[in-house]
Amino acid sequence: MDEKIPLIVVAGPTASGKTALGVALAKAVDGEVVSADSMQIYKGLSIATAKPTKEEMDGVVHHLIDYVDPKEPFSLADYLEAARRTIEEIFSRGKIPLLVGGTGLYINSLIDGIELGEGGSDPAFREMLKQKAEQHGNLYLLEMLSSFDPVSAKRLHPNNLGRIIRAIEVYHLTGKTMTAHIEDSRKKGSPYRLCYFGINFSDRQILYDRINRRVDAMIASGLAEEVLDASKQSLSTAAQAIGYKELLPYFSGEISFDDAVERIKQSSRRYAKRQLSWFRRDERIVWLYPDKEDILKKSLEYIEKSHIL
RNA sequence: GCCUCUGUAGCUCAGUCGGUAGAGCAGAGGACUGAAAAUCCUCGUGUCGUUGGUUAGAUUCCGACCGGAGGCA
Repeated sequence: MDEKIPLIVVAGPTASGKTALGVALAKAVDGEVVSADSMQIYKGLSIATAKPTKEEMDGVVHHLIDYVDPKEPFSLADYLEAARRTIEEIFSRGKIPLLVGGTGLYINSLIDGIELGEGGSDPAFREMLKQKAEQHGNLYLLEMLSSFDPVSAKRLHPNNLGRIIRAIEVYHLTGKTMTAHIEDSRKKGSPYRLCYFGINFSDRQILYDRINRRVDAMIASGLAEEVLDASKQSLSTAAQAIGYKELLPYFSGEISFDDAVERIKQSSRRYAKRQLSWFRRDERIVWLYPDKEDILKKSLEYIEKSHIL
């Protein structure tokens, strides 16, 4: 046994049942849940982001939900800092940490021990680059990037302006290229002893049916009221939450209520597809299929066999 | 009952002056290192309603039939 902290990860697309499995596993191994969800981390929009209720938590301690003010911006770097600290703290108390959530970037950055560098970010510099792009076109920035980091420049599509700007910013702030950062991070390997589970269904339609039904249930629970209420304050990135952005055009009279609901379902389905696309490429994931097997039993057996605890 | 319009991809519709067809939306696949529920990339074969006729060749022209919309009675 090495000194790495054991970490059980439950990932998967939205509405796949991550919360329930996370709670069940936490009870079985005497653990606590650390959320890996970029939206549940904000206070408010509880229905829209499908935060676990008190009943669903069933006595299991959950961390990093309702963690930051929705008016404040929150970044991957902030998440990594908070999650790492929380995981260590849980383990130091003799409990097992479980990472549960659907934000692939957060999960992978955490379990692969990604170091973003000490540079932080420079909003003014970003704004300057953005204006340059407007004046001279995105290719201008891409060429600028290419002069010191041709690998990143080749990887990035000209239309993906945000990524181009960040790659330039990284070099500007740290003197090290994005490519070098990525290479350095990959050398280290995971700082955790992992059991990485992913929930999926043998048929995409099962997932989509679950999503559609869950959106209907959210509406019945007062999603519209919650969003209307939240829209009165100015949200930062929390305004990107599915459910929120689709209902705003209804409140301003642009679309009907039924259309808004359909849009929420569609956005959720597309989101689930993107999540699957993210998770599928990770070969460490042990896939669990709730429609054809006992996923709690299978995951517990796997944890036992892997001897991470 | 008669007249007109209409029937092409899951949906809305282009189009082929006769050489078996293409957009948007939907959908699928992928990327992803400080906004990530975000952002970005790639992907279009379908008895051209059915059936006869004309033609070297018809989804395209003509007839009949079936379905849809509107008008006149």
